[in-house]
Amino acid sequence: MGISTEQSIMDAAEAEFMEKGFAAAKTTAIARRAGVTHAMLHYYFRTKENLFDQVFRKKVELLADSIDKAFGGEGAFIEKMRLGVGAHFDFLVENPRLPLFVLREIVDDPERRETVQEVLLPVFGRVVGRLQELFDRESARGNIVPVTALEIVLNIVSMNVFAFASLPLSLMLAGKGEGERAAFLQARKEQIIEQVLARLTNAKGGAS
Amino acid sequence: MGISTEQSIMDAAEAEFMEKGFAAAKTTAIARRAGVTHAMLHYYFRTKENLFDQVFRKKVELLADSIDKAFGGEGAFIEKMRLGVGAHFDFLVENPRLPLFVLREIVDDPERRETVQEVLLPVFGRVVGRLQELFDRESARGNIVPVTALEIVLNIVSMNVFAFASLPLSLMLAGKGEGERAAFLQARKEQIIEQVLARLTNAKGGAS
DNA sequence: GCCGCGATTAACAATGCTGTTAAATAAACA
DNA sequence: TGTTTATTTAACAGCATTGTTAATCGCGGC
Repeated sequence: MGISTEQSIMDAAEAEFMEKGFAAAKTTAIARRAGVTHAMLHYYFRTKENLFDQVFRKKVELLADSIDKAFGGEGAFIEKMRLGVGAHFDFLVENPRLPLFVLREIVDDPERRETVQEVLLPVFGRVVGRLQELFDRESARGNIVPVTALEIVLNIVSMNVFAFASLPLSLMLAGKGEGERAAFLQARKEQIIEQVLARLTNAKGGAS
Repeated sequence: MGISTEQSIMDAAEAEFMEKGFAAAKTTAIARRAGVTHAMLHYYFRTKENLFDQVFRKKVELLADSIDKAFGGEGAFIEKMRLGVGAHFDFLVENPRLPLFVLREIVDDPERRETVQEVLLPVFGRVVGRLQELFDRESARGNIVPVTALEIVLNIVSMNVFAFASLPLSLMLAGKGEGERAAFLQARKEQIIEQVLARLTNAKGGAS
């Protein structure tokens, strides 16, 4: 019974690396957290790098999956966008630090960009491509303003990710306590959806 | 001639802490970078904590200043917003890692929130308050849709900050090389301004 | 029972990191 | 000049961290 040693190390490593990042995480802390001697960590994974790489790839795959699922739904256009933004937001409720974790590590070590290139970019590219088709069709029908899908995706991801990254600060600023965390986030989610839809359905506000 | 030992340690510490964060930064690396023995670091600043606190406060003050200046301008409403978003963006061109640095450190160590509470929040609160008055006035005149200033500021800061945090990834995604970095950023800046103005001048797209 | 083998442990090595200290040097000043 | 004070250096202490290794344990197959 209980999970295997290897798995418990993996779990602990995920938690530790996500909290601290590669450079600040300690293998001793991971071993302690997993409840095993740190020699076991080296027995199963040989090096810190090695262990990290496996965690990193797993997380990049998870991130790619979330993007794929969030914007893969069906339904009428506006409702589809609303659901997509919301689904992405909800994914972040469960994985609040994941995007910044990935961003940080590819800045710290350009070598890790290979993993991103292999796993994340194809999915991202496909999603953006599909959305672009959709936007083109809808704008041809006069339902929305013409936009590039990439900018819209960046807008969505920016606001969603930053909502979690800045949560402690935002709560302070809004004068809310920890207890109002969930409510604040739900309100923020609606704001972000409104902001995204506003850009798509905007009548004036051009650069004229 | 040349700058003082103390100053060169400070400069090196700023660079090192901004790149790595408190936990991953090493005082030995800071000393090496400053071109002094690491004993000097302890002579002038006694502890790593101490040195970090001074750097951190300085950076929080810089951040507060940038917010204050960006949205303190005059002029007609729409133009004022346009300039404000742009000014904030341009500040980030010079200090691309500053916001995430501050966010990270207040997550890692809640004790550092005191500094933020003292320095950043008052400025932030004042700016949001001023903008709220402005929005109320303009929406009463029918020039813009009614909005809360906090949500607009969060939208702006989200997109601006994330533009820099995600730059390596965005460039990969857009298929651009390092050489097109500056051009990509300028284009992104215009997109963000459009996105913000769209929300303010939006006619439809409500939650109905 | 015992053999083989993966899993586990404890101890160790090497290096790195933060911080201290005593002595040497330079600067200020009377 | 001599005296005092600030700065700098080199060496060291103590502990943490990554990684290795040899011995031991436990367990299924024969």
